[in-house]
Amino acid sequence: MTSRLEALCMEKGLKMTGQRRVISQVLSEADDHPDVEEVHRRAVQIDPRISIATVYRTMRLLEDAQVIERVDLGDGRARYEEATADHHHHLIDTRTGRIIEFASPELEAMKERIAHELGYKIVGHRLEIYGVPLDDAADGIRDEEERP
Amino acid sequence: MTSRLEALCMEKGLKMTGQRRVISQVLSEADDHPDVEEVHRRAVQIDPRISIATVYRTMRLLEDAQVIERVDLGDGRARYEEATADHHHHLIDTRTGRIIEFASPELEAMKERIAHELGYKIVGHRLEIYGVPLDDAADGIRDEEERP
DNA sequence: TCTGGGATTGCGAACGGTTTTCAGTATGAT
DNA sequence: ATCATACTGAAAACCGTTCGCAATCCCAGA
Ligand SMILES: [Mn+2]
Ligand SMILES: [Mn+2]
Ligand SMILES: [Zn+2]
Ligand SMILES: [Zn+2]
Repeated sequence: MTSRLEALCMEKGLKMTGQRRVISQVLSEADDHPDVEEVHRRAVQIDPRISIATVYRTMRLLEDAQVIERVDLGDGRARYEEATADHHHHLIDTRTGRIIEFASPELEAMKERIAHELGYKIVGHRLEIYGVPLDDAADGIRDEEERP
Repeated sequence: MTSRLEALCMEKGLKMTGQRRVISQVLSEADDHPDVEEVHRRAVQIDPRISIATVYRTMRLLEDAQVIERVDLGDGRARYEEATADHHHHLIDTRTGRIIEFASPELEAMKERIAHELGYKIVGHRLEIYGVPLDDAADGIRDEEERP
């Protein structure tokens, strides 16, 4: 069965190899923000003859083709998600690692306004929020030190 | 002459070695966002017997002591600036690499509100804007592809 | 369907930024 | 000044990522 991303790749005229099909499937089924090793782990379960190097190469290919997007969550590695029409940002729960997605047109507008006032046109931006659940914070649960 | 940061370090009770004094001086005099190699380059000009390893160690020490702050501008390396009372963000000119600092209480408030609505208390956040000068953009100067 | 040749793969080595190990040295409390 | 302790330089290890190369695969064209 051909996955959503596989169809997209074919539209873009990318040569479809077995490895790319599997990686496309993995990414199509993912509803989180896996890093390269995680994608590889999932891919190998479908077809064991996929090397990590190929996953790296394919992620870059798909990113360049705008099929997926790279997400930088502040841990040292690149994470990815399917490219979507609607732009959003991430709130990372520093206690659990849970990632909450959010969008804010007001915030985007404000950012746009700020750049314009400085004499700039925005070509890209990055925003992540790190937080802890309000109730946990109220309970006074000790905050283990984490570099966000 | 004892630099601003050196004084701060002594207040915090850090052992003051010759190397730390020099690095503190370099950072006190910097008005940009140097990476570790740049700090080392400047430090060596004051005292050639400072190793890059010590600069790495000292930057981390000063960061942990909240004397300096790490800035992630999206190029692969850590950049630093003196910790200041007033929080700010960075707009990076993707054509020249120039960095413009800005602050926006409204934006901070909005971010705070968003997190609160999601049930979270903010413990950290990151925001960078990448842009090109408005007039350059109007002139239609070709945008060389850069990964921001 | 068969084929040729350029694209892709797996492997391991290389890379760039950063951390660590370890033996020698400097610091600062006494 | 002494001495335990913390710090340093140099080199090796580390970690995520990219690269070089020979072997293999895909698929447009016959
Ligand atoms: Mn997302
Ligand atoms: Mn700054
Ligand atoms: Zn945005
Ligand atoms: Zn802020």
